[in-house]
Amino acid sequence: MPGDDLFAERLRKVEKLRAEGVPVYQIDFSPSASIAEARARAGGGAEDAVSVAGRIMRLRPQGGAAFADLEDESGRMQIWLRADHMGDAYRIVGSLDLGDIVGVAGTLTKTRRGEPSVLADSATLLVKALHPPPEKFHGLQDQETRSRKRYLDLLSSEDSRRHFATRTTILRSLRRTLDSRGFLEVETPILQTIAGGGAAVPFMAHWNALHTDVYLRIAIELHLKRLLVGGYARVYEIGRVFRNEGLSPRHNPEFTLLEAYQAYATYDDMRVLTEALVVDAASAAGPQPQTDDAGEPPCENPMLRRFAGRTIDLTPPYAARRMADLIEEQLGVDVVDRWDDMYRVARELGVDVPAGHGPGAVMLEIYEQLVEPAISDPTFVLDYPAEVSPLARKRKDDPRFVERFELVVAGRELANAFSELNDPIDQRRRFAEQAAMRAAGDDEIPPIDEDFLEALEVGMPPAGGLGVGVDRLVQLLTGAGSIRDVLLFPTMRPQHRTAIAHEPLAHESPSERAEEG
RNA sequence: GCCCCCUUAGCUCAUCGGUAGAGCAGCCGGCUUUUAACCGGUUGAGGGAGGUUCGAUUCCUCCAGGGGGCACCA
Repeated sequence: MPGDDLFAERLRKVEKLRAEGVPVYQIDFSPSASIAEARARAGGGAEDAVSVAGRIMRLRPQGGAAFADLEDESGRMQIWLRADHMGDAYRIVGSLDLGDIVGVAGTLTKTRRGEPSVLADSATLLVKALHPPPEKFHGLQDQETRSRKRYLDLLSSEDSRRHFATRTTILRSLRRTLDSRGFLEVETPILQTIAGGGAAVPFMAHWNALHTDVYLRIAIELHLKRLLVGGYARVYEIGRVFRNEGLSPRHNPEFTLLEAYQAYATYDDMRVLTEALVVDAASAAGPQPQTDDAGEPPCENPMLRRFAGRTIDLTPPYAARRMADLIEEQLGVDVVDRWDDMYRVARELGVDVPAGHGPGAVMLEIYEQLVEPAISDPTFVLDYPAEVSPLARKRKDDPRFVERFELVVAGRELANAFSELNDPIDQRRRFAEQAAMRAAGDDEIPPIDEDFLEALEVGMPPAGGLGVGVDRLVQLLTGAGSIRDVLLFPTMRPQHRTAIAHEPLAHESPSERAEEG
């Protein structure tokens, strides 16, 4: 109820204004300048007429005059309202609350203290805010509320707005880098009957008209390869994929994946492309704007980023090392030499591996547990075991391995690429091996996608393929410790589960209901 | 799914086995160059449900949400 008191108070003001014939939700107001423009002109000594609009972030009434700090996306500026200047129109001041959106027409000026201001001739209430904004000095601190009600976070924090705008800057950079290399941006289905292209449990949805279940995609890969079969030489998609997994600071059930495929290229070409994508994005994002948690001073070089307590140097070229070599260097074990003895190797190293794995999967386990976390600066880890890479081309010199790399930064996988497998017979055999694992109970292995195999049978040019975890890249470039800090609306648990569970399922669309209603 | 921690007023924070205190916001009043405006007055609260106790916000159990870790995660 106490929260309702504030709400009720503002509703009361709405009623009062309406009774006086003052519109509370205006639609007509065209500011002549953004607040940043107006502020710059006033600061430069201009005294011409101007009109601005924005949200009231601070309000300092003092009897016959009042000062309001108005904020729009461009910035913040003081409005100076004077009774002796506005006459009757000054009454509006009594109706204004923090959070209201107002339009102000007046004259640019500076106060005695030198503050650039708009001396108001008139002030128009454009939107009455019925809820009070977060605390004007400390802002919104509660992490949960910031995520759930992102609008409050954004409206009370310029840092937050800048932070998410940087995400867009990075996304633009990724597109620019690919576009400039002749890649065609495409869009492929999210609703799929088989969610393939990776190993993950998909989300399920129901298609009423066909009385059939469909899945949300877990990867983009198989459709982009179909497009290579169709004759496009370079395609990419930046889009949302969905994986039915738990939440963590590094995982959100829906996340943004960039996948790019290039005909007549290998994973070596993808390495060059990956490096360009990261370096361009880092340049676009610019130097890190602020000190981080560790209190390190900001650095002017956009290639140096503080992240996860480490300083990361993104200056190319990046190291490129074979996984087997990294293991041998750091652990002193030649896993290629002891291939058939891999379980014993794992045991010797203290790596816990579930039974039933082949040597390749065990080797990957060793790498992921003991080697990967220590990698800090960007490193291309080359040549994964074929066993764990069903869609990649095997190495000619050693078919136990495939031409595949992951780009690892700060101990985390940022990108994944391979020379794509385009032998439909080999692909069918490897899918069959995977299918056996699915039959054995691994529900992360998708069923065999016959349509994709048929496409390969038509003939896919040799190609390199690349996937980039865009959210993780944005985390790296913004220093965000949690993936939730780079998603405007991260996935959250519903707050009132029982209420939702009791809600009857609506099988009709809103428009159908409207027609009936 | 498991473990640890957190949840106090609209917001930001205190306190405590003895009935909760402040700042901002709100309300009333004052104030025509302020800017986290100021001055006086004032309303408002311990996530939910149980339990222990003379008495619980505090201790215990369960539930919900959040944070972190693990598991899961190409």
